[in-house]
Amino acid sequence: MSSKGAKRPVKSGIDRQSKKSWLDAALQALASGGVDKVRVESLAKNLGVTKGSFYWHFKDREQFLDELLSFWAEQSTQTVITNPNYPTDSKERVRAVAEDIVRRDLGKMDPHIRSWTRYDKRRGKVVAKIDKMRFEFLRALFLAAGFSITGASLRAQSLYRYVLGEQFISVRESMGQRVQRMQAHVDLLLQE
Amino acid sequence: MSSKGAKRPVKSGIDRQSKKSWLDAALQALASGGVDKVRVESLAKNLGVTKGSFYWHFKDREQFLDELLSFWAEQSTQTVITNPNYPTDSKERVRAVAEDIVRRDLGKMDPHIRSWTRYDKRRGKVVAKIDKMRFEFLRALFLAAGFSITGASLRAQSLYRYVLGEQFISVRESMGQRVQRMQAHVDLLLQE
DNA sequence: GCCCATCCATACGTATGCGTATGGAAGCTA
DNA sequence: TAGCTTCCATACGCATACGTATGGATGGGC
Repeated sequence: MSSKGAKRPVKSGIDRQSKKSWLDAALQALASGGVDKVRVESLAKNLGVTKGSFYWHFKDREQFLDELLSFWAEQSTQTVITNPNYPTDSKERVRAVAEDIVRRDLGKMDPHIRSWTRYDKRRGKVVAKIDKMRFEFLRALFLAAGFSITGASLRAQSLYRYVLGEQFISVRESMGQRVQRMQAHVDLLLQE
Repeated sequence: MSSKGAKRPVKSGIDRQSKKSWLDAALQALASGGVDKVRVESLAKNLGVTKGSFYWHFKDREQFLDELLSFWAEQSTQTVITNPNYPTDSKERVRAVAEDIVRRDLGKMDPHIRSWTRYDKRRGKVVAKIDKMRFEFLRALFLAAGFSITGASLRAQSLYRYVLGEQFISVRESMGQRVQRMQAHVDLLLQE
């Protein structure tokens, strides 16, 4: 898996840690203004090291960006799967998940990720896989709430698009407003 | 308005034309991969001229990007206001507008625009204004369809987020599927 | 204590891209 | 035709950023 691991078994404790610190910094840079803010020397400065470190851990920027995308994908699925204890009532569960998404500001990375990967076929596939997973997660919620496959799919697609769209609205609103609006939308999806 | 117009009245026929050609090329570059694809020398190459032309028409890249954003905003509102003849029946009208948005792929620029302007306070305001206009346009449709202010607002917000979100889904689907799904969503919003 | 692997610093070469300075071609005007 | 304006080409300086070459420091294993 690791390109550097070809030499020896490698203890790789500090290795992964240091790689992760680069990726963490990169994710933060990405969130701050898109992929063109992810610069090797800039990240090095933030981490208090030099490029020497970077090019020991990674082949080049392209491969690093690949790992960054995987890193984001991994974290994206983690936050979905390792969710806190949501209510057991199926409809309340949908509401809770929706509110959680807004409150914890999940998906704040999505505009940059998608602007970046949109015309990159290979990387687009990674994002498509995440989209698929998220959709299926949401659909399961609506299925549990008693909707048919078709109805649940439709509602999951609607909700997912709402969530994504929410990230791109430039009009500034309070968290309370956003949560309230999201709940109203969910109620609309849950009725019938 | 024009920074170069300080010298003389200026006939400015070719002026505006040439400026527009730069902006057109820039918009295309923006659509092809975000704002970091909007490069002076790159655009010059596409246009078959040199930087000399650019720096005669524009002060620098920053001011050019401002004009580019205004250019996009203008086109964004134009395509909303100068819409074709939609049906008169209010509910059919909503459906037609929604379908039109998907079919004509309006908003394909939005991911890049928003990834670009998200943490730029000044430019974010321009985008916010567009969001507001689009929302009010959609809300008027639902108001005409007989919903209350609250109900129409909610539905307009839902529809707008859906439309924006649609642009960011990486899963590739046929136009037919997308239109059909959008219609199903609109029907959900229109019932009740 | 020696050797080697790990990890990073330093220094350099090169490409890209912004902005400027200057010259020049084309066209209008008097 | 002289002169002015408009519009663009050419050439340069400079900053940024990638990638490489090389050396150095640290620590574990024998």
